[in-house]
Amino acid sequence: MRWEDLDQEPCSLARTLSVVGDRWTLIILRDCFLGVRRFDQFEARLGITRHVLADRLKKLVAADVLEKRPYRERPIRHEYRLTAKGKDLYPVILSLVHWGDQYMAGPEGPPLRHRHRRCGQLTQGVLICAECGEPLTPQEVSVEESAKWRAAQSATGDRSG
Amino acid sequence: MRWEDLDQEPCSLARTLSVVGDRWTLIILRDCFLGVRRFDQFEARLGITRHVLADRLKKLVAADVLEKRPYRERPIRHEYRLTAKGKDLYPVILSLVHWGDQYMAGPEGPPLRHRHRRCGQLTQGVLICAECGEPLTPQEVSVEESAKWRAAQSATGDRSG
DNA sequence: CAGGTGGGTTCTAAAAAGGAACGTAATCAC
DNA sequence: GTGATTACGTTCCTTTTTAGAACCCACCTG
Repeated sequence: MRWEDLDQEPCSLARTLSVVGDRWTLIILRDCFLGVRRFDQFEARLGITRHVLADRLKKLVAADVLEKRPYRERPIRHEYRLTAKGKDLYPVILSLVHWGDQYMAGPEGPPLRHRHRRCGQLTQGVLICAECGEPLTPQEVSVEESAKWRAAQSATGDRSG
Repeated sequence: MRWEDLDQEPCSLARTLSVVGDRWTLIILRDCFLGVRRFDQFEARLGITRHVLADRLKKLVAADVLEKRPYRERPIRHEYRLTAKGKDLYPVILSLVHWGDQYMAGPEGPPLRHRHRRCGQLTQGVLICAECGEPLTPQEVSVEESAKWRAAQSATGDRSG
């Protein structure tokens, strides 16, 4: 399967990965959440080639995850900012960071800590059920094919997930 | 920066992506959570080449995210199962799926729904603060460099995130 | 005018992925 | 007991991506 076909898959995970599923995109977005906005700042922080950076920024703008807005005319200069859609990737990033803190940190522990300003504590994210508030575990979640989907697809033999 | 160097970065996100940060790995893990365990099942469901599948499974086993265990001798056959470390990636996958459900679904809506068996409802995951229980938003979370880290790194000019 | 900055694009070489065929050990169908 | 099938890879070759460095252009500074 080609990269460009991923967003046609009947699977929300595959479609999401068609936007953020490569080595660099999520690291760029991490920096966006840390306040980085300009091409040369990304380049200096990221150890990424300019070529790939320009390509990823273009794709993120096309996907409406970032927006490119001018911050100066003459010469025209742009900055990249998270859209609402982009900001909604925050739980994804925090989940990844949390897992890395647990399993990939060296003996010095994780390099960064997250403080929840609302309550003042150092925090970790926990994923809970929006309905009952209990933590979600794989054992307790079952997956059902949507009825609309079944109807729309009928007998096409689609693999879905 | 090369792929293999990512796990040395002083950033838990980068280190996590050194394990799961490519086009296929998370899709393979999705299938693991759906109960898929054997090479040919992955192959049939995934539209992935055998070459890449074998490589990713090997890397996931090396990273202790999956374990390879025999389910039959003569001829010896193995299956791949999530370890505890692998199961802890569940919030990552669910966050990605949730975002895809919101932003990447077509007019028919998302293909799969998730039912929380504990409470019986169709559910979405919400990321909350482990300390106070409120949802975590990027505006309300600030990032601090760990004191241990600062000490250990002293003045090396590391870019961290 | 020389040099620097911001934001790219173009070039070539290396790495990764796609696609198909091949290998192998056992088992099944006839 | 020959031939096909299953399970699980590996090999070979082609196409796509990435890395790495150089180049370009508009403007600004001195």
